[in-house]
Amino acid sequence: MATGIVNLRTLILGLLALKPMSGYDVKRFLKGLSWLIGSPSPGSLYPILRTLLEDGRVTVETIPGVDRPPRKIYTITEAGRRELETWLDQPAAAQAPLKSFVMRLLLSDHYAPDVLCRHLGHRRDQVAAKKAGLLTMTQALDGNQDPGQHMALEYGLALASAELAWLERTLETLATKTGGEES
Amino acid sequence: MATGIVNLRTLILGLLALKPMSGYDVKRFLKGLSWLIGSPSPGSLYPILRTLLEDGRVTVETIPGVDRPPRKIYTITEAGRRELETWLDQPAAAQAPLKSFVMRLLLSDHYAPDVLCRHLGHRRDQVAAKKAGLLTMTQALDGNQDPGQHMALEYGLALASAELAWLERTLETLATKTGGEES
DNA sequence: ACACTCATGTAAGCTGTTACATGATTAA
DNA sequence: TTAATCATGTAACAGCTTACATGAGTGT
Repeated sequence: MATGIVNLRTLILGLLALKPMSGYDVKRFLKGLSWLIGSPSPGSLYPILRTLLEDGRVTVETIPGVDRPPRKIYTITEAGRRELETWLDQPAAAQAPLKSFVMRLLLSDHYAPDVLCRHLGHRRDQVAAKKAGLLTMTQALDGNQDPGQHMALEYGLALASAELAWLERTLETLATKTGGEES
Repeated sequence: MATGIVNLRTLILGLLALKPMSGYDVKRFLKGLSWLIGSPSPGSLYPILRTLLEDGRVTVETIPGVDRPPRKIYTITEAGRRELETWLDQPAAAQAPLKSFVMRLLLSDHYAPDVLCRHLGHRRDQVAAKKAGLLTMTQALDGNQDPGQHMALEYGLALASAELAWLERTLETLATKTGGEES
């Protein structure tokens, strides 16, 4: 079955949905966001662009550069947008890497705002579950064992709490902005 | 050159340094910590145990179980401890996954406390750099662009700030506990 | 002369996963 | 009898990286 078509492919497709770009442009864009999601190596980037083209998700236009190498500008197609929306419609898997959620943050505001809200809500539930799990673990090993484990759990808890707080804050501001008052 | 021998192998070796275990024990232990680092599939776990054995990092003792399958208990060797310490001595790479740092938290308190401090300090520097980078990015795109990017950056900033705060808090408590007062 | 940015790509390999295979014991 | 836990393992493949290859222009 395979998670199949997942990560880099979708990310690249998503960036091409923002605006048409060359492979090099994609590389630079992601390099700028490398603190958030890390940029792919050319060894994965270019092959992915080729498969996207073969699958009809993008079209190419080669622009012969004056005084510089020719650039191949990729533009997303209707089929490409459908693939992207299919991916955006399904919530991120529970153990999916952080990157997977950040990608949804980056891309989902181009579609209906409720898509973004759903992702935020889903993530909130996941992080809440994670926090609860970590709390259980902490109590389970209580005073009994090695400090390394304890410290690791505390660390995880601190991060989960902060993330949860941000998610709830953001959801609230979104609710007041779009929904207005409903009481 | 390759990062080579890195992740799962070292993690498993590290757990065997805590106490001798069977492959199944390792699996269960990591399943318990799955909220923090995620547990490996058997398809990677068992082959790694075999290579650790072939490399002389562990020894095996097969215990024929009464009424249950025989268990193969792996015990770390001196060579194994050396490999582990070599890994613990080098700081985590800047773009290394969170897991890599959590592993150091889990394992480093078995060695001198200054090893733990070095790792915490190093991580603090990395996260501080990340936070600074994200701030720069935020200012760079200022009022100009799409809200998705802005939101993703805010999210990254919130997480980085929380992590930095935890690291500094923890370093302080460690300093007062071990070093005492130095003024 | 040397190195760096622009711009594309390929080949080989590492790491890890999914899915399968085996087999015995215990609980519903 | 059906499933789950205990316990070990293999085969095939997905996904990504490192390192290389090419080639022009630009800066020091």
